[in-house]
Amino acid sequence: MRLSDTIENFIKALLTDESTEVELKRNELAEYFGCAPSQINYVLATRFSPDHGYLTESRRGGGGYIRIVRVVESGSQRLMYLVNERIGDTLSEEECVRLIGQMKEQGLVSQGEASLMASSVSARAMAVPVPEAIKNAMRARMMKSMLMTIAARNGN
Amino acid sequence: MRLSDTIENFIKALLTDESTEVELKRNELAEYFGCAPSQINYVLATRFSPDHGYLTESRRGGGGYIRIVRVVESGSQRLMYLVNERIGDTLSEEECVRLIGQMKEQGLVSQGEASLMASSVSARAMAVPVPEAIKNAMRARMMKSMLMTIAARNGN
DNA sequence: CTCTGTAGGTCAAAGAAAGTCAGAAATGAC
DNA sequence: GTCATTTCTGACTTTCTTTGACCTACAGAG
Repeated sequence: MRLSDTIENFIKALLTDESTEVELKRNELAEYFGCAPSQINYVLATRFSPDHGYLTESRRGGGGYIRIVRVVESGSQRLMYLVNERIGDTLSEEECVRLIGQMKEQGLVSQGEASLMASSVSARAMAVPVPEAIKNAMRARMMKSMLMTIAARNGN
Repeated sequence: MRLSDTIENFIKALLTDESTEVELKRNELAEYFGCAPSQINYVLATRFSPDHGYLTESRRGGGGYIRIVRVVESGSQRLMYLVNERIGDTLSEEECVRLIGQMKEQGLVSQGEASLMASSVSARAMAVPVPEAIKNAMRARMMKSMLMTIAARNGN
């Protein structure tokens, strides 16, 4: 079996039904599996990305760590669908507004969350000298990022 | 746990609901934690800055001291300050995270809103080929826009 | 007023730990 | 066997923490 798969399984074993969250030391893990530390980053990038339903955060320096959070899908299937299928690489402000409205109607997000999302992707918020196409690419990414966060919270 | 975190917690434990202010001796603290006195300055700089909602003053020489004051402001005061004074034309991701964390601690925003805001201004969400300076300009606008939305919701 | 001891401030350098990225190596499809 | 994709490594980078040497300010004694 591939090392990457072994490490993937190891981490997933730590994420049981009860604990949706683990904290690891990159160097310790690498030491344990006898590989380069950067191998851990590879595993995180290819198997624990948001698209796979995970969020990661980390800290450098003394006492540094890597934290991996599993997004529980049960209550968030619809959101995951939006993230993975519906939202592509680009989204206009109008599409964002429409999408947000739909999600609110379906009770996927609260009123407060809806207005926050809308204000973050609004033309006013993004009024900097950058082509609209780039802004729309950014809107798509921002929406995905925010929905992942909401899905993660709902799953807790 | 990191020494810095230990010292941070120690100081925060002294700042209860009742006392918004503590006075410490730098050398005594350093002695107590068995570290270099300048470590205390590091903790103050990285965890008790104005962005974190604290003010510090000190005095050298015989009978010297360090005083730490937790700033107490009303929610709307804080929001207005952030929008009109603190957030200028540009804001890095780190600054955003710090300010958001502070707002959450002060109960200005819920946990959900805080993570939503953080994810919208995250590097991941904004990963498009645009100079960092422009992204930071956008972050400032986005933060202001979202804070205004929150202020409106809070009835202000 | 000056001297001296006390106590905090600054800054650069060392140490600790994670991130990045290009390229080598292995694997799989044809 | 060749080519493309995936996996893996190592050198280099960035970020956060901790320490120590040196600097500055204040108070009290003389």
